[in-house]
Amino acid sequence: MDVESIVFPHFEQYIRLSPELKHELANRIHLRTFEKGELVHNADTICVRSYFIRKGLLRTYFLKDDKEISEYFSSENQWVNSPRSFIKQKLDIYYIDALEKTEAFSLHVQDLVYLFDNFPEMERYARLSMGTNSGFMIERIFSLRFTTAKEKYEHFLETYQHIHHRIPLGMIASYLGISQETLSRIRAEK
Amino acid sequence: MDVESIVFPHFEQYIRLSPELKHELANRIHLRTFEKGELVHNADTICVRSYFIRKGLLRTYFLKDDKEISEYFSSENQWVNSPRSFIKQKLDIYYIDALEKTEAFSLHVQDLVYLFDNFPEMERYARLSMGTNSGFMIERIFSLRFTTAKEKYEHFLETYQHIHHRIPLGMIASYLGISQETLSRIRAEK
DNA sequence: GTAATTTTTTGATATAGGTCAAAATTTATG
DNA sequence: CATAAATTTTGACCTATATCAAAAAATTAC
Repeated sequence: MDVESIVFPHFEQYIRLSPELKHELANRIHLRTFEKGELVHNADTICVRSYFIRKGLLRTYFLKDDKEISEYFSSENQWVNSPRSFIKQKLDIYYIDALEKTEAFSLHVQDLVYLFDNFPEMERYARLSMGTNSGFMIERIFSLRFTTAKEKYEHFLETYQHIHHRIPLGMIASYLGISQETLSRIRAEK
Repeated sequence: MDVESIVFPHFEQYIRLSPELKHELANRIHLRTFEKGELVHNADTICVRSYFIRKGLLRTYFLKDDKEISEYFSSENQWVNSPRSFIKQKLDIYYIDALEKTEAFSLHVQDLVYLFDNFPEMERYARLSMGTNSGFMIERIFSLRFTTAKEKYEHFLETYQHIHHRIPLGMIASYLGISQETLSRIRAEK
């Protein structure tokens, strides 16, 4: 299985992986497949696994007035989980489902805790990669506060350069916090 | 100086502080005072210090069409810096100024790097405290996407429970991404 | 491959909140 | 304290985008 060729390079963007750590990672990460439409995580449960996507597309969403609101989308070479649920091991509002058939490497929270406890460089990895993530959130906050619906959509196209065409319009609209009618009109005018 | 009674308890919310680490922290953290209106960080420079506020109120803002837009406010027992500038050691858009006379403990980025390199528990501290922070950003993103101006203001009042009355209206409006006229009307109607 | 379902588009209308301008109030300064 | 400067409030008006409804198009299922 290609933990070595897919997951290791991701870590190595942030830290050096010792042979021991590689060994532990390889033993603890397991490939899993989700069919299109399958639920990867249910908000009824505490999130105990984090998935690193090898191929496919996942959506993190929540329910608001019985409607599905997309929180964000994740694709190849990204970790996905229900953040506050996974970190705090408590319930949270997010569901995750597969917009495409998806293959992902799965890491259990207990294994991650073991790795944090025994490999300080994993703490560093987490700190640094969270920094990358915070950067995205800062940008998103900016985009939500000060831009028109059209600019929000353009920002989305940039942020999701590689995958925007794989995501249905309605889901993009809820991600941006605009109505799908407005988004449809924005698209039409180009 | 009361690094011991102010800063240590903050760290101890997340990690145990060894005597050695306490010693290093105490040696590297220095108290500094800013007068009301004083610039704590200038966007023209790379941010090399992080400040832990002992007393006072700081504002992080940026310029947009020559207007000051408040990004967030920070008060007692919080770290403040220009996040992306401090972490990546490159220029970013944020200025920080003092809305009140402020006393803050200052930690240089080089000292922090030393601490990260020699005390793995500091990496853990950073990881965990960033998690807390991400939680706030997730909430803010929700609030910006799906709520009316009034609800945004109410969310602000919750988030800044202790300090909202110390922040001028115009700065709150730009923080929320609404016009100050609208905010003034919202306040009037209560 | 046709029917059923879901998603997207188009049209008409309503409204929250923006902008501009000026008055009122508060805060800062000599 | 008095005057200047900054901030907040109020009013009039306008526009971007929401909502509701229905048609069109695309996708899914039998």
